[in-house]
Amino acid sequence: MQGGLLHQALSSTQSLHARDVRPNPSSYACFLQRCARSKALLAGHYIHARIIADGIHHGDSLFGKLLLEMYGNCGCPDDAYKVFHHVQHKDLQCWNMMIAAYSHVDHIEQVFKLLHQMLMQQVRPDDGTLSNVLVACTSASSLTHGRLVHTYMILNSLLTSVSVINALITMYGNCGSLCSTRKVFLAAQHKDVVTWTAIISAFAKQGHATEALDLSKEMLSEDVEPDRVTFISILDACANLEASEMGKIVHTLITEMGIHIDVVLGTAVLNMYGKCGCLQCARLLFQTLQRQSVVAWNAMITAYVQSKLCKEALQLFYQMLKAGVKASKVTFISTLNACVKPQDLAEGMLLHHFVVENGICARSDIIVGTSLLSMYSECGSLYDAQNVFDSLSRKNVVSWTALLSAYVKHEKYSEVLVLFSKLDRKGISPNPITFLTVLDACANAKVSTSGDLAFSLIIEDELKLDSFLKTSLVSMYGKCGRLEDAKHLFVSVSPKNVVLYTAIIAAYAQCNHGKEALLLFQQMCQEGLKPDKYTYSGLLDAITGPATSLDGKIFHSLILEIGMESETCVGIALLNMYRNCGTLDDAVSVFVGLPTHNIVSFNAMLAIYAQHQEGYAAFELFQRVQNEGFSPDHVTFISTLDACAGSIDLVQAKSLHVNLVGTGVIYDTVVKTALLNMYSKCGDFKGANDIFESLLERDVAAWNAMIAAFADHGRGKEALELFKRMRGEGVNPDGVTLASVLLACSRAGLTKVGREYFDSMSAVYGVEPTVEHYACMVDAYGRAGLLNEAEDLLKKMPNHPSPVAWLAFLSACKVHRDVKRAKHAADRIFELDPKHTGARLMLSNIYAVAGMWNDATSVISKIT
DNA sequence: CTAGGGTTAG
Repeated sequence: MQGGLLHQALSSTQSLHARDVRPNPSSYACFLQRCARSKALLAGHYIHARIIADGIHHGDSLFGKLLLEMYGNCGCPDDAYKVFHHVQHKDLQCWNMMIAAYSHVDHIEQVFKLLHQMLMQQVRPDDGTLSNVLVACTSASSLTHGRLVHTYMILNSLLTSVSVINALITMYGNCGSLCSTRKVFLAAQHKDVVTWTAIISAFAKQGHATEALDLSKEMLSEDVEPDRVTFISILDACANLEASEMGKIVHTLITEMGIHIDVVLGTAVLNMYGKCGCLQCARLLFQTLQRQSVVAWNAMITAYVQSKLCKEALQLFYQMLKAGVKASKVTFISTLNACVKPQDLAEGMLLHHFVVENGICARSDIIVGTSLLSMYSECGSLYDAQNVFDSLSRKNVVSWTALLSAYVKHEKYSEVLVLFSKLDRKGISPNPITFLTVLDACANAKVSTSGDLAFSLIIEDELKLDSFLKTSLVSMYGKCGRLEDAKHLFVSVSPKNVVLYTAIIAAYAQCNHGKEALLLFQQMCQEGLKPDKYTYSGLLDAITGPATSLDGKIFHSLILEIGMESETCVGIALLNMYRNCGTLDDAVSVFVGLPTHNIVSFNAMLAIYAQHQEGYAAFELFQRVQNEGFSPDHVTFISTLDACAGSIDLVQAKSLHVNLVGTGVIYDTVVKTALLNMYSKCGDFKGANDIFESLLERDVAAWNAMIAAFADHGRGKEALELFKRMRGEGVNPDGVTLASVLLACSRAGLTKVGREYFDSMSAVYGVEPTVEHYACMVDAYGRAGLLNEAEDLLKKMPNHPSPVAWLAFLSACKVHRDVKRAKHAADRIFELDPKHTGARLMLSNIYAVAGMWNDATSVISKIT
């Protein structure tokens, strides 16, 4: 366009000159108007130069205005000002044009300077002036400047024309003062379609879509006919409310009224369908557009992302490029949202590359930069997210909140709290979303003191403590075990919604107040609120321990009845419930019934396999996790390694190790300890020892695992040496350590040494002996054939001796063929657990070996 | 010269 116009200007003036004819000023004027309309700056500059060359003074009022208009339209207010400066007789129109030139771009200070100048020169502003000034306030989002103009208008009784009032309504709407918008609207004597559209748009844009729709209805009842632009705003409100029914009605109405659906209106309809989740309708509309603008493509990409069809969204992006449409900033922002998993990282990086290639500077464009930050975080690279943040030349509360959110996602809660404490120094005021993010971190880190701090800041900043924030606080206090505080906040919210109830129910459940949780669940239902998948999942946490396993079954059937079992989060909660109280079969049936899995559901099942020592099943499930493209995390590895310890062969064990290498998870001490334990239990002592020696930091669990490994491999003396090394490094042993030490003594035949450790446990190490320690000692005596000592020890056991300790003794009796003691030991076990099958089998075996067949048969026959 | 409009970051 621009090149064409320039060429035309050049050739026509040149041909005139060739014939030595001076171009007629009216042809210059005509060209200038065309340049202004087409925003052809280059051609405009050329005409300007010719005008000067032809000796026409650009202070001439005709050319002055034409040049002003041209430069203003082309977005060059400074060039316009040079012309304005030379205009000799500045009339009102000149002033208005100059102000308009500055009001289109962000030059609010210049606009007010001009306004001041014209007032000084006794030029009275008219409606046009005021409209222009208000447009400047709107585009600068400056409520202060806007209010100033409003005051001036009131003082000078200038609130007369509809157009100025409309500009005022728009200004207040755009600057976020809905209250003032409403006041001006209500005071307006005459309202036209623009007035109504301005206020509907203001409410829709500021997140008050319900009021926007109410206003739309009021407008219709007052017999004001909506036009294309009005419908765009109404559709915006429908989109925000996800009111698809209303949206469809509006769409039909538009068609019935015979309003032409152009690209802009069409995109608004498309967007409404996209936001309402009607992807098919959106797609259909997209195809019927005469021209697919970049905005329409962007809306379409967003629609796919919101429907979680990320792959399709990316495909659309490439289709768009193929169709020859140039991607805009918004295109990249929308498409980056489609990268949400670690597998999308490469795609996200490619998009980052395109952003740079398209000349968009992510460092200075805070919105694009923040989108990139979130993309990297979602795709699992906290490192890149932090790098993008560091590179931003300007940071605002949104970019800071995005960073905090990235650290929350990566479970680095203490870092979140440190970053949050820096906000104040950086001059950033947290907003409600910042607080929601920080409270999430406090809850997960169980640091309620930081939550208290956030709470006090919310109050201090006079932020509205709305039900969202209160719900988040309830949840945080619940997770931190401060039930009273959670309850206090819960009570203060009215009316209560499902999310709030879910939070308090989960709080009670997590604090082991299952009964209260159930009562609140009941109360919620009585209030007519419908529990959702999260409510059920939180409630299931309340069902723990064998004592309540009945409730668990009842709840499971209730969940099946309402068809909630196919929700992944409910399934996970059911799995966790059966992990506490249930059989392997119960768990497997829940797991198999889940249509979609995530890494957490896999982890839950793996933990159950570990609990039931189903190593091979766990190994297979782990392979499925990998084959289906999920990224195992540290929990996945810990459960798998625990489950597989002792049940898989060494080749399989090594394959798990190989999978670990190259994931960041390998640096986790807990994971390495599980790996060590697996190697040991799978018979590879050297493998276990290598892992242990490779550890940079060793916690008590790591020491325990290695001591147990020595003991298990019959290297009792070395186990004891390692124990001494552990003590030498200042690590305090716990009950598990001492059990392993006793086991090592037992295996090495060091009964006396074992007894010394046993006797000094409480005094030297501060660990009270438990059943397990007694059982170890009984086992040690039993192996050494010291049945008297073993029996003495059992009699000294505090509280009631448990079947475990007696079973160790029974086993020793078997080895030493002591039928009398065996019968006594078995009787003790049957007193504690009459159905103890293991003890019956062992006793029967002892009788059989002694040739006491009748007794053997009689003991076995009692097995039920 | 002058009032209302489609996509977009936590």
